[in-house]
Amino acid sequence: MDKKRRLDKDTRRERMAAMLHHDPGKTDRDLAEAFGVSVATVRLDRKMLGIPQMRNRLEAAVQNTAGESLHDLEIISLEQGREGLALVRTTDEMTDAAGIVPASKLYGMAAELVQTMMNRSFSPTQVGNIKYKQPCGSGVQLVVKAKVAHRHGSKQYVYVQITTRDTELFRAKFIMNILNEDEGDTDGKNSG
Amino acid sequence: MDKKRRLDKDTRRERMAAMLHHDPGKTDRDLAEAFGVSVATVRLDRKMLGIPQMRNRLEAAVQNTAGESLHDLEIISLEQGREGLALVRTTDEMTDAAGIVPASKLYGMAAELVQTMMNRSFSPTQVGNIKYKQPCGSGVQLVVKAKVAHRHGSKQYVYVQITTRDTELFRAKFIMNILNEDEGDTDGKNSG
DNA sequence: CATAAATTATCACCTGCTGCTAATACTATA
DNA sequence: TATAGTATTAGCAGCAGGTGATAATTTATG
Repeated sequence: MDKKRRLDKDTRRERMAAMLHHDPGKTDRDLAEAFGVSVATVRLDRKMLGIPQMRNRLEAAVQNTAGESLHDLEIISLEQGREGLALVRTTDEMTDAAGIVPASKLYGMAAELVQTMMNRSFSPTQVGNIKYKQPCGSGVQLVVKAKVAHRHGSKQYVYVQITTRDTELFRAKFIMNILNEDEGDTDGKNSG
Repeated sequence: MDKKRRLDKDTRRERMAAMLHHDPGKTDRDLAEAFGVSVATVRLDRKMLGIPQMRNRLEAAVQNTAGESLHDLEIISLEQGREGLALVRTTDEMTDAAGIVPASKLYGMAAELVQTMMNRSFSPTQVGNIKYKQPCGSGVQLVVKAKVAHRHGSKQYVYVQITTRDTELFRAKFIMNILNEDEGDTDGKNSG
């Protein structure tokens, strides 16, 4: 499969950038072989593209991924304990092997917004009725909306919705116990 | 703040391992300075600890994080379309800043097992009644059990449960549409 | 053909590391 | 005190991946 049969310069650079983007651990030699050019050319290409050397790429990659928040929500508005709105742009890193963002990522985004909104790092949370309607790829601008719908006893119902510009992709209902900052609930009233 | 005032060998190595674990991008020189010893010593320490050189560490780190399946399920038994059992050991990489495994990770594990079991990469899935009862840290052996409970109309109900040795941590109900691609004989009749 | 653009080939040098060897510490103990 | 025994340190040759620069070669294109 020699799909890289002497591409023109710009195409090659595009692909090189893409390739390095999703696999930063490639040496110049690897690239040279992959594109059927010399390492010198690869170096020039990298220079032109402003792509740093492997070590730095790896470091950066590690920063991004191991740096906790895989999905960085851009909080647009936030009313503590009431509602919140955030944006995320899906990236290649978020997608699975099939190129789609797995439900757990969307769940994570939703949970993150809810956490931020509720100002609580973890509480035994129950979630109801998640719907992941459509697969979502990378490069999609997502809108994450969360809203506390109502309280019921010691529970708080939060609705989260993730949409693209015009389609609803994901929806979840979080049911959180109300814990007063220091003290939790001693009465575990969990109905099945 | 020189908190590393000549620790004894073993303590130093422990800390070194820990330090490198959560920040693989440190050179021997960095470490030498951090611990107030010579690079030679650091090298010996690394060798004794079986910790490879920085480049490899970074590559490994990138693999683990960007490498798709963050949680590698060890499938123990699997009956296609009926039930499955898998093990996972939680690691530091899975935990968030607070040191606990976020719900989305558990969700991901559950979903992964279900997908494997149902032999389907994505289908618009609905999930009901997730419960994340107890926070879970790293180094915990988890058991993930999935079971198709029943079908109803064009829907299939799958229950997933994640437990430690003796406690249930997480539970979810997946409701999947039945799309028949590779299965043989279930079409018109869906009574069950 | 002549010129410009793209590609390639070298060369010296840098960083982080390995492998090896030899020299110093620092104990602890007979 | 002397003597092991264990850390620790120093020093060197050599490797892989990369930088920077310069020169030579190929490949279009007017």
